[in-house]
Amino acid sequence: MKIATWNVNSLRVRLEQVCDWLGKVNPDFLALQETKLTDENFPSAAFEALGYQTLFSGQPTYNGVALISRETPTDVLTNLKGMQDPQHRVLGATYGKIRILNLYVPNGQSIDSEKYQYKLQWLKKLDLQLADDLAHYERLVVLGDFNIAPEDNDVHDPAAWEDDILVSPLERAALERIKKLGLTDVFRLFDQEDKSFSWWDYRAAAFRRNRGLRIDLILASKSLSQACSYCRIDTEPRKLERPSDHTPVVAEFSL
DNA sequence: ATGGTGGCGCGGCCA
Repeated sequence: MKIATWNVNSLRVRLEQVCDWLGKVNPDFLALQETKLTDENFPSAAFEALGYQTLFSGQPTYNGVALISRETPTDVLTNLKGMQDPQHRVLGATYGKIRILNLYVPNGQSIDSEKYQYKLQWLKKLDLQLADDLAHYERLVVLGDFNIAPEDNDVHDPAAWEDDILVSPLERAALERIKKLGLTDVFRLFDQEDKSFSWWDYRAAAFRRNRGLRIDLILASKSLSQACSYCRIDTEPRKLERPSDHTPVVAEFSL
C-alpha cells in the first residue's frame, strides 16, 4: 500500500501536476491540503479518469483537504472531536482495514499572533481525537501538512529559526505528545539524506538554495510502522514551472 | 534586504 501527502496550494492551479504525478507514482492514497476549492468546484472527473475516487472538505479561498483513493471511503470525519471549525482542515476515512486522517494543521503565523493560540488549541483537540482513533483503529495513518518541523535536522538553519513559528518549543512539544500516544514519523525509520525538506518558501530562491523545512509528515500506528518499507520526499514536482511551495512525501507499507 | 513570492480575487489576507 502506497500513500502520499501533498500540500498543493490551490488544486485549481496544480491539477495537471497532481494528475501527472499520480500517473507516474501510482499511489493507493493521496492526501491533499490547501485545495482552496469549494466542494461544488472539486475536479472529481479528472481523478475518476485515472481510476481514483475522491473525498473532499473544502471552502472558498483558504484551507480545504481531500483524499484521492483507489478504494471507497467509509466513516468520514471532517472535524476533530469536540470542534466545529469553520476552517476545513480535517478529513478522516476508513478504507478496508486502514484508517486515514488527513490534516492541514494551522500555520500559526508568528508566536505572538492569535493564530498561534488557535494552532496550540487545535493541537490539543487533535490529541483527544488521536487518542480516540488509536483506541479504535489498529492500522492508523495520520498525515498531512503539520506546519511543525519536528527536530533541528528538519530545518535548514536551526539557529536562524530558533523559537520561530513552525519550530517553537510548544509546537514541538505538542507533536511529541502526539507521537507518544503511539504514532511514528515513518520518514525517520530510514536513512535519509541530510537536509531533506518538504517545503521551501517561494521567496529568496529558497528551493534553489535548499533553505527548507520538513513539515509534511506521515505518522503511523505501531502495526503499520512495522510494515513500512520506505518513506521518501519526491522533490521533482517542486522543480516544475509554477510549483506548489510544498512537495509530496510518499510511504509504502507491506500489507 | 524587517524584504522577498504566490494564490485568491481585485484590496488585503494568508502562507
